[in-house]
Amino acid sequence: MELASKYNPADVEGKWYEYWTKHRLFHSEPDDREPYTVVIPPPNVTGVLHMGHMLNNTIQDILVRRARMEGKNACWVPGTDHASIATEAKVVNKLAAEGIKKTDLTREEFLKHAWDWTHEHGGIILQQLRKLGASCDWDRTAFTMDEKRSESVLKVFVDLYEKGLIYRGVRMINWDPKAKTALSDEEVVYKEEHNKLFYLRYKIEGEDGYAIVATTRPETIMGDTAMCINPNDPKNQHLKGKKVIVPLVGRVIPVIEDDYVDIEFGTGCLKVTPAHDVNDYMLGEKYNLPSIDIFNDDGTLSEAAGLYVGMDRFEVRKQIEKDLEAAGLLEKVEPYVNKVGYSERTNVVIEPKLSMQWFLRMEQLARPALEAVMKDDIRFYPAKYKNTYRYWMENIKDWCISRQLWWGHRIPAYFLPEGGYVVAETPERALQKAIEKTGNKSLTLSDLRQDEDCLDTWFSSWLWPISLFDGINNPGNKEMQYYYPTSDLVTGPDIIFFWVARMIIAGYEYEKDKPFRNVYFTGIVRDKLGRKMSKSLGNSPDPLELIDRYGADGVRMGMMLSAPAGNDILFDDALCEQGRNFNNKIWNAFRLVKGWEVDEHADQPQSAALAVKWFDSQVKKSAAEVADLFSKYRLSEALMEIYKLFWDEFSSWYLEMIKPAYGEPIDAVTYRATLHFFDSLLRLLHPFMPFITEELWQALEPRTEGESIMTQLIPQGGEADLKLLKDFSQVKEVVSNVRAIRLQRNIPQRAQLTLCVIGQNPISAYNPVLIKMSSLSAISIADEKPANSSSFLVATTEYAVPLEGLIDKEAELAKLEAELKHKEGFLQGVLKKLSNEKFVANAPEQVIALERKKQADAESIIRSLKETIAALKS
RNA sequence: GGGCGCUUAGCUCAGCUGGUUUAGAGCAUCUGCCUUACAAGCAGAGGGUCGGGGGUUCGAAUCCCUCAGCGCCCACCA
Repeated sequence: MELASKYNPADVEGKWYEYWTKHRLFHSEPDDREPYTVVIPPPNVTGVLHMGHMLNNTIQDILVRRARMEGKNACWVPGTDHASIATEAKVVNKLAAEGIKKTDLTREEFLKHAWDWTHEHGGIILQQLRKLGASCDWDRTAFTMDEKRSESVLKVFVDLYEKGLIYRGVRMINWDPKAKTALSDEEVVYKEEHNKLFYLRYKIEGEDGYAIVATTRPETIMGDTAMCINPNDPKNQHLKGKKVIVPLVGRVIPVIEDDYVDIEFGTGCLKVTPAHDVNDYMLGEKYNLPSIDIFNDDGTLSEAAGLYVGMDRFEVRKQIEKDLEAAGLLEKVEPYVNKVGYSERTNVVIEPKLSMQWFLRMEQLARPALEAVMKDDIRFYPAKYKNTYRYWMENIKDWCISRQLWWGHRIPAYFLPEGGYVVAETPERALQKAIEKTGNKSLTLSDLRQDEDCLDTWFSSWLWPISLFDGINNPGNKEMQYYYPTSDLVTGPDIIFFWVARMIIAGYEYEKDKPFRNVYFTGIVRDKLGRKMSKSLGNSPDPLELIDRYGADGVRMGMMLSAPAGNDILFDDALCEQGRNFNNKIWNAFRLVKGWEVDEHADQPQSAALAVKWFDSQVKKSAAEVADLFSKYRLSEALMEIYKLFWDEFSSWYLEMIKPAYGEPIDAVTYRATLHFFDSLLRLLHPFMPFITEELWQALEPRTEGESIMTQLIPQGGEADLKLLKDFSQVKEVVSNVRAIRLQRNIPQRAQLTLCVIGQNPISAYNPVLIKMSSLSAISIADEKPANSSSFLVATTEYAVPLEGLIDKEAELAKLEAELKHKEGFLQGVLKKLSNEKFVANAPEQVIALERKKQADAESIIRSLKETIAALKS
């Protein structure tokens, strides 16, 4: 077989992905195996793959492939999210570039553009996931706005409405003046900013003096309807019962008293603008103050403001500062640091606004969901996110679910001509309800006016684990019974509230059961300097380019090398290089093994027989270790375990032990054992590196069409012979020492050396291996060290290599002295412990026995070292 | 303002229900090798006293306190 000395992923990855899909190996149907289910966190339908997706989906694929190889019926359901506000913003921008304004279009026209855009760009990301090797069941690909998912959403809305959990009302909400929609609290991100604190003069009515008010938002004074002081504030007692005049505006407003006001802040006087501040709203409600909404939906000043009408809020802030100054109503301006809320999507400053919206009552719904996580019915990895989750759930607020957008699920509420509304899944059903409600049988569909708003994106994705199996429309169906609850959810902690918590809530409300058993939180992918990846920094590699360069397997390995759950990963191309190098290592080991000529009649050399026995145990031990690590979701460590098993144990030791001399054939027994080991190693590795493992597994032995490594069983591990493993680690140590001596003395590999064991040889059974691995001519046993030899210690046994003239006394002495010094120091520590009466009295017997053994061993070694040194010096 | 987490070799991380021969891994570094599987490699070596200080204990990287630095989450102080 002619194989290049370097592995070329480009030649094989596409081929095998096609093979897997052609044979529908990712497809799952309920059967009598144990199910293993993962639902993908649906990426935005028009998004493109970034490093975060790479990490997240690599982890999912590893878990899914592993489960499949554990004999489970693995089902990974892919799909995309319509991403209401994000997609709508993209479409608006695209139209703007063509000179079309959203406001010039009807809802239907706009949606046509949006769907066109979705069909054009939608699903690109799912194609990209294939490059990564993602073993999703593509037959099940879903979209949060496809028919089934849409039906589910409407059905749930109606249901929650009928349960009295959804209500419509005027509340203070977060308004995004760019997207012109309400947002949920979670969609607001607060950023610290350096701003100004303005001290404004409010003239006291009927007096000469002023009351000074400190505010960061002077542009809202047109909405002031009161001033508030703390009744216990000594410095503002004189303002009690007075009225003050709003600067520039001239409106007379009362001074009210409430201990909400912080005496220490500013002057202790607070301007109250009920329409534009959450706290002021609360005061307004409490004291029955008028509320003046001075802003238009786009953040410009409205007619109601009276002044600056039509100007943008930030322009007004600048202008009003000048005008106040000119009017002598600005006492002073101080620099001030505060937090300002921004829209997560459009990155504009949020305007608190009183608005009619739809809300979902959360408190009652949250209860079982909180409990499930607290008692580990759902497990979080890492567990620290339980705290975060608990705090949010315990303080949960009603969820504003309506959005003033067109791209999304339109709220199924229908207003009646005579006022009021009905809520129903379909217009027809709504008409029925309307007639029932009003008794007016002459009502027709055209009399009903459906609510213009649509639902928050997350109001569809919170149903994802259920709606993917059509559990809302078709409760208790076969697939739900089989696949639900799903097994693992892999996602970022940034959407723990947006998505994870709400899915859990929906799960308990609609299925009376958790949506998933485990949640694996990934970290953020950063660059190697720890900075977030961003377009402006240009530090975000293109995943597809990385795959071109290193192969999907190489990139997957690079990502996984350092990614414990919850930890950010500092991504560096060098990691992918390591992955690529590993591919190459595997490839070349394969070339070696498959390059041998097999002699069916040759006897198995003793060293090979021992090696096979040892490596068999080694694989069992490692496989068990890997299984254990997987059970703890310690995937990086599992990968490292396999990496070392393949590179160090298999390639560097095992293969070298059994390798026949150049041109010689290998005996059949060893050869078959080796193929079997190779097979095990490929299977262990397959979840991490699906492509190369398939390529080599297929070439390892004849396979039939449709067979694949991905449906083989993972090596389960088992009882390893620990004594054997321990002995071998000593063998390896002896070999290393002999090699080191060769290196130090510049003794060629081929020069024959003898190894002399002083006293008993605890590993004599493995002499054939020892001889082969260190190119020794013989091993002898002696009571005394031969003269002119270099010696070393392994465990408590001393070994010597006679060097006849090659000995460098100085170097040898130095080495021995260093060894002696170290041992003496060590012994001192041990003696110190043992001479401590309290230690002997308190420590457990085992610990004391161990210390005694340490002492005895050290003493004997020291004695021997001293003798050697003396002999060398004489 | 609350809460959580982190600080162990040059880098990225294990170890932390206290005691397994005076701290482990991978990468990087250094030395010697192009030895017919692999220079994207082989063989070997060096490198930390576990952020600082204090305490508990026979014994602490591991438990407690404290200081410093870093990160994240939550929160209506204008």
